[in-house]
Amino acid sequence: MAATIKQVAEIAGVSKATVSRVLNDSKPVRPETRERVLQAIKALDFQPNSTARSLVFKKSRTIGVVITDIANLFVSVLVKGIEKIAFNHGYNIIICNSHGSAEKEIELLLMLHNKQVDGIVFLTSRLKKEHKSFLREASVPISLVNVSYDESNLVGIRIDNSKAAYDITSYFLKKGFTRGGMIRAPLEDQYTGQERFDGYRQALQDHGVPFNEDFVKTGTLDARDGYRIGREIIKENLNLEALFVACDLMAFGTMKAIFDQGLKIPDDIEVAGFDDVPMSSYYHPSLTTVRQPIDKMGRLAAEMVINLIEGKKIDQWEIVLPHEIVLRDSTAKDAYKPLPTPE
Amino acid sequence: MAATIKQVAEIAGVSKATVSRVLNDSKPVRPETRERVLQAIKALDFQPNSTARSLVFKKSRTIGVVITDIANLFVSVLVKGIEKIAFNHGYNIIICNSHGSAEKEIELLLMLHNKQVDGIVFLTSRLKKEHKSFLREASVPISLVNVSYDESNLVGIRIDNSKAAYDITSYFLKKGFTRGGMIRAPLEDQYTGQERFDGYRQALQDHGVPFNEDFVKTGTLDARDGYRIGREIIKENLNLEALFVACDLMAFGTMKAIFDQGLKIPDDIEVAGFDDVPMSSYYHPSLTTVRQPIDKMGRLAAEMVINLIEGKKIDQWEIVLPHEIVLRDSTAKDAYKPLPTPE
DNA sequence: ATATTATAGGAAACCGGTTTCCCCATGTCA
DNA sequence: TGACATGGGGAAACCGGTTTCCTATAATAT
Repeated sequence: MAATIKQVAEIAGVSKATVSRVLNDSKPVRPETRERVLQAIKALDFQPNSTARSLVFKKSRTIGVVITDIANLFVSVLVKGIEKIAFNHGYNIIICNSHGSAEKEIELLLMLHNKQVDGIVFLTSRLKKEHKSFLREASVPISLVNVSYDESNLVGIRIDNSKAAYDITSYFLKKGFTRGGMIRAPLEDQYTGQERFDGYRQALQDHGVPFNEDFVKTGTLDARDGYRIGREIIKENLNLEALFVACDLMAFGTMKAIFDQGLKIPDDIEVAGFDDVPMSSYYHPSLTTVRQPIDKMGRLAAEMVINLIEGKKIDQWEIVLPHEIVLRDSTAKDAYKPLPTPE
Repeated sequence: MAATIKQVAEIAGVSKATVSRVLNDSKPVRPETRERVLQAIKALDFQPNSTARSLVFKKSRTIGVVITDIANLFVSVLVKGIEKIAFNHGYNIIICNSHGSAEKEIELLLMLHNKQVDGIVFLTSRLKKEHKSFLREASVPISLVNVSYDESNLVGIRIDNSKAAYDITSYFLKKGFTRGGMIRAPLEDQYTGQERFDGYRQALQDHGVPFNEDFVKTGTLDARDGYRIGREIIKENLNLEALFVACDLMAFGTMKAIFDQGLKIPDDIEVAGFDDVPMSSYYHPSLTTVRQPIDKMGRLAAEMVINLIEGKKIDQWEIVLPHEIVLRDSTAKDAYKPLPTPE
């Protein structure tokens, strides 16, 4: 059984208050007394009970993280960034998978809030009424990833998704392609999902290429669904020159389906993804994609929420990080460019 | 500011004790009193402070999870399984990345222990003295994943790694290959790393194929290092017929390097991995590998630790789950077998 | 030498719950 | 009608820390 401060006090022959003072050196303690206390602490291998401290301080040094699915590569890289910063600041993270269900998201947010987390990092792609009312009334700081929503005590971290989608689409259009399709996220995804689609459409329009709704499919952002849609696309004989897939993971599935139908990438069809997960350089062919600074997003999300927890002044409540088009082999029809050796 | 039980008691005109009784119906309360209390609870939107409850109950309903790296696919799938079960039982998980450093592992284990987690799931591939002394003295139940170590209050979840490596190596040997290499985990990996290597060697020996140490390379289980080693292998002109890579993620890097050197898989060299992460079916070519029931391992690890927390009797302290050789295109030199459509 | 000020450290209150202990008001039985 | 069991609910102790408040002693000033 773990030792308590009372036991330490007893064997050191002092009061609990003195032990506490030694632990936190919150008030001066005579060196010889301090020594006795330290001896006692060592003898009992005493560690202060952090639950009791949390109760007094009303701080748990814990950050709640609500994500869609930890097994998704984008998410796990993000969480890694969050954890790194949190740990460096002495915080732990509690992670909860919502599996994309809005009801579960709400449930998790309330649960974390009730569990006395000091702050929350919330990754989502849509905000329903219940989300908004939670965000409005929450008494802890929150970092919202991928969503822009203006509310006090909220910081937003994201990239410009519609511009990013516009850029990658334009890359295809500049090659002269007129039959470029897209696999988009489900319609409920009001933010990233919708924005990327908007960017795609806008690019078509600005380049004077008519929008063809047959060229657009909707998938659930995982490899399995990417595969399903990839097969569909090939079977429908749409003769696409290029395909922009809203997420790398799904793109892998789609490419696999294309290969399984006997076509070649990029020779028969060029493919681009979105995210630049680590795997994208190692797929064969390596995947052209839109790089989000995922690690940085995670770190910033954690840093911001910690700053808010610790009462620091925030001057920027919405952070839009730069994206980057990373050209690789999946769109290199003309010249085969081998992957630059990862350092 | 969140309401307290005292405020509820006041506006309901009862004592704190009565409110507590209503909340937990631990003792009968007159219906009309209960009603008044419930009204007050609703009026104040009162939620009992879980830190205070934890202090009384000496239970935090939290499980600590120490892993190497959440961005590793094997790990994130494992964690997903853990989280699922934990959530179903009303537990939260705190995750901590050790980045494979033994010192950090110890630090994290102690920290979690001190943070009053009710149990720990620990994924590691080696146990140093300090680990063992922690495991011996910890006052909370622990699930050890991937390691077999006999100690009270410890449950082990793993597959038979050496048999699994033996099986996949034998698959190559039965094809008549005599030049089959392996990329193994670092030497510090006493468990999974060493065991998989032992299985490889044993298979060679049992099939009368001499062991060639030039055919064995060591890598850090990530795609980047897999790439580095892949290049090395090709440059060394070892003329390997097959390559068994100790982890799928690393295998992807290795395959990429092989392609970048202008060789073909499986035509020029066959490759097999280990783990069967979801990505393995979607790589091109799909990867032959040893399937570990990762999700199940995570779920069992959580389930076991929860059973222990809740005082249930455990009859099996060491669980060795079955593995399975999954043959796919990366070893299908002879016949091209398209990927069976994922349902 | 006396008055004043620091300093060390103890007692007790507090954080927000749960639970034991006890009392009071009923209801039941003889 | 008196003795006794029963159920409801309040006061207080408790979980394990931190902090305020206060006192006794030592140090400094006059």
